[in-house]
Amino acid sequence: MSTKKTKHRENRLSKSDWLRHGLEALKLCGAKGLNIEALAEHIGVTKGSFYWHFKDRAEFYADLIHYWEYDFNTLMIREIESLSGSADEHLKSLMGLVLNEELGKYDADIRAWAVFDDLAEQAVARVDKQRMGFVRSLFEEMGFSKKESAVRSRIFYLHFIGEFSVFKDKKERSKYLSEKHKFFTSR
Amino acid sequence: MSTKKTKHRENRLSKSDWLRHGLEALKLCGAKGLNIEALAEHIGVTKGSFYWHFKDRAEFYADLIHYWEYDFNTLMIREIESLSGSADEHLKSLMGLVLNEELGKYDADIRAWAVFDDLAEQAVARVDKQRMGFVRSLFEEMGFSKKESAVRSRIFYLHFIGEFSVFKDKKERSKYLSEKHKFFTSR
DNA sequence: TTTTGTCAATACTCTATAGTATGGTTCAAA
DNA sequence: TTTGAACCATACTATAGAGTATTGACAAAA
Repeated sequence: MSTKKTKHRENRLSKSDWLRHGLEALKLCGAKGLNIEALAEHIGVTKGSFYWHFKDRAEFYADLIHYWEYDFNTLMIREIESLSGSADEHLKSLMGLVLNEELGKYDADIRAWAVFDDLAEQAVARVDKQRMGFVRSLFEEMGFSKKESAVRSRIFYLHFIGEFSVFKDKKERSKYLSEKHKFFTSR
Repeated sequence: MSTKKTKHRENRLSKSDWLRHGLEALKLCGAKGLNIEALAEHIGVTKGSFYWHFKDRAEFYADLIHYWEYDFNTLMIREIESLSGSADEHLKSLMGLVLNEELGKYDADIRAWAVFDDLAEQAVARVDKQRMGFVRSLFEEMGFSKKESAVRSRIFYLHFIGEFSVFKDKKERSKYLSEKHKFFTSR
């Protein structure tokens, strides 16, 4: 019988493996999912692995937040900025990308977590500011006044936060996409 | 010395006292604030009181959700419905009431909690449905088509969810109120 | 072949908190 | 004045989960 007590090299975990699974657990079970033993069991290892990669839970949380902030936001905005086309088309792309499976996948969960975790709260605040600024610049580029852009971008962005908070599945969130676009860009 | 071991009658607690303090604790400390001993200490009693009023934590949670759902939503909508005036004016009143200190005070916190609590999630879903239906009827009353009303009420409501999720203080949430109203009601 | 670095398993300790058992205090009614 | 209901304190038990110490298995380098 194979009483292998340790994994082969190729099956071993890295820091980012733990982080990926961490986000997934957060999504599935909320903050409760971030307890170390449950997480380890779900991955198929024991705590011994966790404490080799991370000093303690606090460090894991901090890394988790940074991982999300960078990979799911900074990179997303860069991707959109690199697209060619008018501001109007950028707005359309933005809606599509945000509703895409990958981007914004953990937004609602991180945001819920941030309500009672200071580090997460700060990260979410940075992300919100960055995104809202970006959307605002799109509206200004479309020719709306400073004030009008401020109002529309705010409603636009916050309404997406609401979509992610209220609705769970992609199909429901994607409702009225073209109507919304018309509503936000008409004068 | 006053080694009073038990409270006088007028200082004793009722179920709803615990519920009020529960919502307050949820707001202050998130889900962590809903642990029984901490809550008891904050109120100034011990667990003995808690387990007199509630069978266990689950029952307390269920009561808490019901308390919020009824007192902060059903009653709110009734209040608005009872106001005289046009649908347009109702929408204005609605924005004011929601941003008011009392109503919607615990919305963001309950919603954050609902991410990993099934009962809370169901309650929030009911509330969302009720509110969105109400707002939608307002837009229809203003003369917008069924579809246009669906789109506008959805954006309107979800954007408020976003406001409560992203911004903490009343002043920030109340920004651009009249501009928003114009944006949502113009054709 | 031996050594060394990397990752994980095992077996603990310790703390926080849910829940229980029981008795004590207050007040009103009989 | 006694009784009993309502409410709370105290002192427990039980368990979940964080963190530690130690040992063990693997693979590459020496």
